[in-house]
Amino acid sequence: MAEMPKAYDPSAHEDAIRRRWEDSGYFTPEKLPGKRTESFTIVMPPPNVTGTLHMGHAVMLAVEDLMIRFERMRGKRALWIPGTDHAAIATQTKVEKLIMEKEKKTRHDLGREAFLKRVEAFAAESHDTIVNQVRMMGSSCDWSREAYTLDAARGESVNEAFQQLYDMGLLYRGDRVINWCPRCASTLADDEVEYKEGETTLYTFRYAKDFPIAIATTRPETKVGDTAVAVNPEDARYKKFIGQEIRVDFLGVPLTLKIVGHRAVDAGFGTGALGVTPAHSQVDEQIARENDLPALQVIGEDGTMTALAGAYAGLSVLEARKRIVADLKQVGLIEREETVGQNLSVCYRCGTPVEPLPKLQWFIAVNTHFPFAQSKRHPIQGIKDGQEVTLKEVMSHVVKTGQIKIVPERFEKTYFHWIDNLRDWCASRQIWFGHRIPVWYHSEKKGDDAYAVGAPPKGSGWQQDGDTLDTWFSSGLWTFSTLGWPDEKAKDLATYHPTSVLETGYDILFFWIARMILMSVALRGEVPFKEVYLHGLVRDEQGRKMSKSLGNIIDPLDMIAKFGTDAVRLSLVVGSTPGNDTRLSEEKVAGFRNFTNKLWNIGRYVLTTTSGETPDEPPAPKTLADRWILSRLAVTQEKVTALLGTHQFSAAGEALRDFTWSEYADWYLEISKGQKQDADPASTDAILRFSLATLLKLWHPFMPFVTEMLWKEMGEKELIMVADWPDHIGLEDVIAEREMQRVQDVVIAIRNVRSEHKINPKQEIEVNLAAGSERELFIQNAAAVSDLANACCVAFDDREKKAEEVAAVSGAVQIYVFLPTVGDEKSEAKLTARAEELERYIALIEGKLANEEFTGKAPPAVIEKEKQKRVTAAEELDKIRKQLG
RNA sequence: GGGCGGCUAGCUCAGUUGGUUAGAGCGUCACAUUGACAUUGUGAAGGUCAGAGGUUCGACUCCUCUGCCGCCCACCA
Repeated sequence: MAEMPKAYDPSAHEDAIRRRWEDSGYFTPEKLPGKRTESFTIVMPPPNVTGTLHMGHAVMLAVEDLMIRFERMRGKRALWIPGTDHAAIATQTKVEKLIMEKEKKTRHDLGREAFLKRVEAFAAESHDTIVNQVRMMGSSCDWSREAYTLDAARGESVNEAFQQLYDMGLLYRGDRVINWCPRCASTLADDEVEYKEGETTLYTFRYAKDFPIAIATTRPETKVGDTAVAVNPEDARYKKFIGQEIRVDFLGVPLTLKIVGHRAVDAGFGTGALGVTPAHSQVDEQIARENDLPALQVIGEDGTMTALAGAYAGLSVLEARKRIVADLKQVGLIEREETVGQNLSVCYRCGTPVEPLPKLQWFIAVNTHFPFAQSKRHPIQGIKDGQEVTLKEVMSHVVKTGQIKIVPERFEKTYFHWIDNLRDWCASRQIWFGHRIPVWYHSEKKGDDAYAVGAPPKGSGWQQDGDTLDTWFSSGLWTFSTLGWPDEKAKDLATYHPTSVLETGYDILFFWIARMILMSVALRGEVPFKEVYLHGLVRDEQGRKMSKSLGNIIDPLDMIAKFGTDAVRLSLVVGSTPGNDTRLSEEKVAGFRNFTNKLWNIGRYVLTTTSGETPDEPPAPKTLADRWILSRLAVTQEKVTALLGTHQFSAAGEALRDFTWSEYADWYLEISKGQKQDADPASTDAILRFSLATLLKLWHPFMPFVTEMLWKEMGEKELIMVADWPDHIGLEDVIAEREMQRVQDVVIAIRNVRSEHKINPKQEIEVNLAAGSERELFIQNAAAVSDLANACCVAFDDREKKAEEVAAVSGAVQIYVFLPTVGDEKSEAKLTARAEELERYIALIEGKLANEEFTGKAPPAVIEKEKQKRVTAAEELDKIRKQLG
């Protein structure tokens, strides 16, 4: 055995351990030892190739690796697929910015091809950084299956998905008002729009002097595109106008305005009448569609007024607003001006105000019925093959019926709410970086013949769509595009899909998780995953979001360099619960560094002071302390396994830490020092080694490096990452509960002595023995106490005599006897009162005590209902009686 | 406007079917220190579980209302 330094130095070992793992090939499930029949699959949420990893990624990696290592040790075919996301708009914008800063050029200056080359070079560099960071975290993912949302294989999946959705009638091309970013020159999905609080002026005006209704608007410039005025159908003021059509000359622009009634109009806002601009507002478009009104596009893609805007054509939106307001004032049509609060829609990328525009785009239809194509292998329960459904219905159904479980559960509500309000998903983007839309247009043909979907058609005159697909289109396919789809015969697809758990931050529940569910149910007829585990966001010490501008970013790599990977992983897992944000500070990581070192020193002590083999099975306990620690180990093992199985990672870590530190290290290791002198050293060694080995295995998923290191120090040849997860240690049967209780009583008693008398373990003390039952208890426990005698100190009143007795029983060298003072009067009185209350309660529900005699409160019906609770009340009473003696 | 979450020790947070005396880490204070570990050990102090009602034999836990903080969705022309 190599010499073990006093303090664990992670940086000295982690590289070598990482290499051993990767060289072993065990990250690839097919290469794992033993026969494995059950799969456990996680697809890694692919980080964007826009830069480097942050703490959010570190949480994701720590949690996913924890699950994967746990399941791998439990004998499953554990597969974790790594990958990266091209993040279309995000990456393109970033590169555009870089080029603008350095070379003062736009993407149009470079041209599509040259620009894309630049983006790809940037993405490749970013990819390498990310992969390196993922490896640093100790992630045991299968690199041989690494994927990228924009690589060739994923391109095939995307094209196939597009084609299939189109054939199913779920993908259509439509002219609709979309969110347009004039700066990015692209559409934005509804959830890519952000809102900025601000103030604006609300103008009340009339289209013309004789127009019967005044209109309130914050966007006068769009009014040249109005085709109707909408009022609430219940509004007494305007009811009589509904149905009329009025022609006006609005500042030189001729308008035909129909007065319509619509429930969406709030009679209390402004004048209670809304100028309907079908081309530049989604709500207005809705009103227009219901009333069959025409749409006039008065704002162009470049953010300037179109020819339809009459005299205002060519002006920017803001210019036009100024001019129109000025002109209206001049002719006296403005009736009021007031400042109102407003939520301005802006592009989530560049902050430019979003301009709603009508545009030809590709949409995924979520409300259209289609015959559901069921998966043969993993059919969705509750839907028949060929049944007419909408995507929305299925997306909702799979979560409602528990076929996909979301942890924490409360996010299911949020999910349903989102689904309910979901509109058709605009999937095309006017940017260059991304999957090009697989549609070809013919310049001369017309109607349905003018375009072809899928493979490039034969013949000349065809040109591919210049747009690309929303990045979520390709990442929506992620669970199966990484497993060989569209090749239905792909072995991976059959073995690993549906995946087991999808672990990610709650912030992309809609963006990504919902899209994966959509794609998987539509294209495969099965769920993409059985469970969704959502972790919280990592914030700084003060609870702020980490951001560059605040300068409060904690870089995972810095923390790893400073405290070691194990400490970083622990600090992200322990002390945080699913779906809740956590605060991270250096002190916290330092605390876990201390624990890593503690474990190292536990290992160091055991390895340097014991000899012999490490038993595979729990050794037979020789002393009560042995039985105590082994049974505590058994209980801990069971608890940790159960908690990990239900994704309660923090609780599992805490339980393990408490046992490791407060019981195994602080007590058993101390006891063992004395025990090895007096009792059987070989037996004690065996128990020390067995417990250590078990602990290392239990800790491995949390802190893979230090456990792997110590495992090797223990002389094990095979890696701990493929060791069998500790199973039922089975000592609960051996150890009578009463006996266990006795040992624990003694341990607690000794703690009390030490605290009361402020003694060193080796100091001799004298204490008077308390009366009665306590004395009996002590004598019963004499043998147990003697086991601990060398580590602790015990005293009796007539200590010489009792010491002899005890020494005779235990063979211990020195016995100082003591009995702890337990049970203060106050708590005993409380317990007695509680017992009485319970007795009366049980009598009541058994009918032995009349209502009035009890409290006079509970009506008979309630008592009937409460009878079933009798058992728990009786149990509690039983416990209290025991305690009171 | 609609929805969700949080409010528990000085700080950060646990508390999974309502049940004895509400827990941990850090911090604070006291004591210890030839020890596998000072990246240590033993203890202590510290809580009307945001507030008010209600249900119950019993509420941190379930219901209603209120207050403050945060988040999400929609969006008002």
